[in-house]
Amino acid sequence: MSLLKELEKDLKEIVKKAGYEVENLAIEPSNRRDLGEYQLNDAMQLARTYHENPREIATKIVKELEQDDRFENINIAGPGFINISLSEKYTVDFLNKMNEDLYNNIDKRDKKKVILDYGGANVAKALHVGHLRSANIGEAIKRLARTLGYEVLGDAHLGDYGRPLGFVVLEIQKMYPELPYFDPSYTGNFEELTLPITNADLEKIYPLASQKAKEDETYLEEGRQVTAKIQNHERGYYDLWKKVVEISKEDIKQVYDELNTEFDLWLGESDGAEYFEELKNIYEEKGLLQESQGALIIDVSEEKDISPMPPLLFVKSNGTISYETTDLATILQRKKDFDPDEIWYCVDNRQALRFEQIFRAVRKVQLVRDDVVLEHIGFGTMNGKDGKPFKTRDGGVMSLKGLISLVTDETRKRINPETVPEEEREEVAKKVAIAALKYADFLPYRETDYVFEVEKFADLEGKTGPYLLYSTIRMKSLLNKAKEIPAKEIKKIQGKTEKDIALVLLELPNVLNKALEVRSLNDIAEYLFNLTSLYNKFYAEHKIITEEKSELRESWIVLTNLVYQVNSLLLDLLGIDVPEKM
RNA sequence: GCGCUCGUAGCUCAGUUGGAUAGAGUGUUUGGCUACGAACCAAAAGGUCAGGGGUUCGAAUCCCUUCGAGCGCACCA
Repeated sequence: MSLLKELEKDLKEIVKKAGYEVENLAIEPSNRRDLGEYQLNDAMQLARTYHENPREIATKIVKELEQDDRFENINIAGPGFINISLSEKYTVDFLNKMNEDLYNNIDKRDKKKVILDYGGANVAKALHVGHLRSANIGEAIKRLARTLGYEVLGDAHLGDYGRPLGFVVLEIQKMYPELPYFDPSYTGNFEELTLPITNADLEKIYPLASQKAKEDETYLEEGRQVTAKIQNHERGYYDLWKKVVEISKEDIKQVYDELNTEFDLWLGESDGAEYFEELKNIYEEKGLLQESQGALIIDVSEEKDISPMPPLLFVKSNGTISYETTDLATILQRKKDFDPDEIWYCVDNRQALRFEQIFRAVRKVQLVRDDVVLEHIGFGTMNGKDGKPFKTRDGGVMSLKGLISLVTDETRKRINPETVPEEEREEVAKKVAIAALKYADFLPYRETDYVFEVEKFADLEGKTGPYLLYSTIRMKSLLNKAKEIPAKEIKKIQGKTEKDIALVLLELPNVLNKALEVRSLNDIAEYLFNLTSLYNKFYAEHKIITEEKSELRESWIVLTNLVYQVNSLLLDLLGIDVPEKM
């Protein structure tokens, strides 16, 4: 258990001794630091339930608090705010314990198996800036949940199914009709063939084919047929489709690698779709499939609905299955293969209604046990300056690769030639660029639509990823130089800045808990900046290594180590790599 | 039309389970490298929390209302 939680538990007992029961007692940093380090606001709330004067309640609590030597400078202000500060001895003790075992100061949760569906990559289609959020948030939530004790499987859930892929295969057929995939008499092994097509080609074929389909009825019909052939596993077409997926996946993997996004499962919509027949039977048996305008639908409306709930489209009027249906089938597949306790979807907020429909459909037939949590972790859209989803100047979408290289152009200019050998500069520039991108993306609250500006991501000073990297690297550099100096523990906390750092460190477990609860990383991003900038202030105030009083010198080195450890932990949690030098 | 989300400093965003004097970065102005790494630190200026009403000891936060913005509302995944 974290020291903070222990403290909160003890405070609850203290309040109880004073004669009152509180459900959740949270010790919060005061916004009136002139009055105390922490504030307890419970007296005002207790006043309501106990029908007593809040100041009198506060007085009774304070009397008990004064018996505890961990607290000092206890006072009551205004209608009943209780202000307390932590004694130096307690602060020093807790910092040393934290330094000994950082992990022990994090509150673990009961183990749970979670499947996290994020990324949103589509086969044969370049990742664009809109894919950044799902990858960043999903990956960080995965790491955070694991740190707090969950077992999490990240699934890329590739968009590898449906008509677009049919068109791509059709277009390949038009371009290379001589390929053995289209030769019914070919008896060889398709897997051994190499395609004359690269991922870059695929990214051109995709828009070309969908454009043709829009304009040309015959082409559209041909595409439908090819799609059906793929879905029916027809020899040749199915094999070519597999090849296309393979080529594309390699490229997608490479981009995700750069973003430090690592999936445990690289399954796709097509893997779920294999369970379609079984799924259909389940719904059919319960008589939930209705025919409507040539399609099969499931009514998912409920009486409590205040607005019309459209039905879930199960099979489209042309006989193909919809996106919602593959998702249902995927849930069935996940239950069979992994039997998770929860399934989380890290997908754009605009799909909220779809997920509501899907989740309702699941409950109707208990596709998973009722206690299995299904959650849509929606996030805001990246808009352009006009407030509409971001487009480049020529109206297209900006590719993720393009964005990464754009920011790398900026970071490359700033790499310190004296500390980074030439052969490592490119790699370092990229790491710094990724840090800039990821951190800028984490800062706004998850559900906020935010304005996408290249300048924002290319910003390298102030509250940015590079600031955090720079500062963390500087700490490490200092620790390296201080290696010869014996520094085991903190002996003294004397200045205000040091005390401030200590208080922020104490808050760590609460920040992690809250971040997981609301499934947003902005608190962690904010926390990292607070801690780091406080440390930088401290760094500017003192010459640590050359400090003459050994007691202070040692304390400061250990404090540096502690901040360095926390920064490393949190940056890793956000999926941000720290280079050795920059 | 119905529903969801939102409107906070010039700009980009925090703060929204009700707490004290609403914060950060950036931009502007100014000061600090013979220094453990200046991608840093310090300081100043900058606000009708969209407008109005209500609830209460207390409202950026909750309720009502007006105005404004974005998104969604079965055959694109």
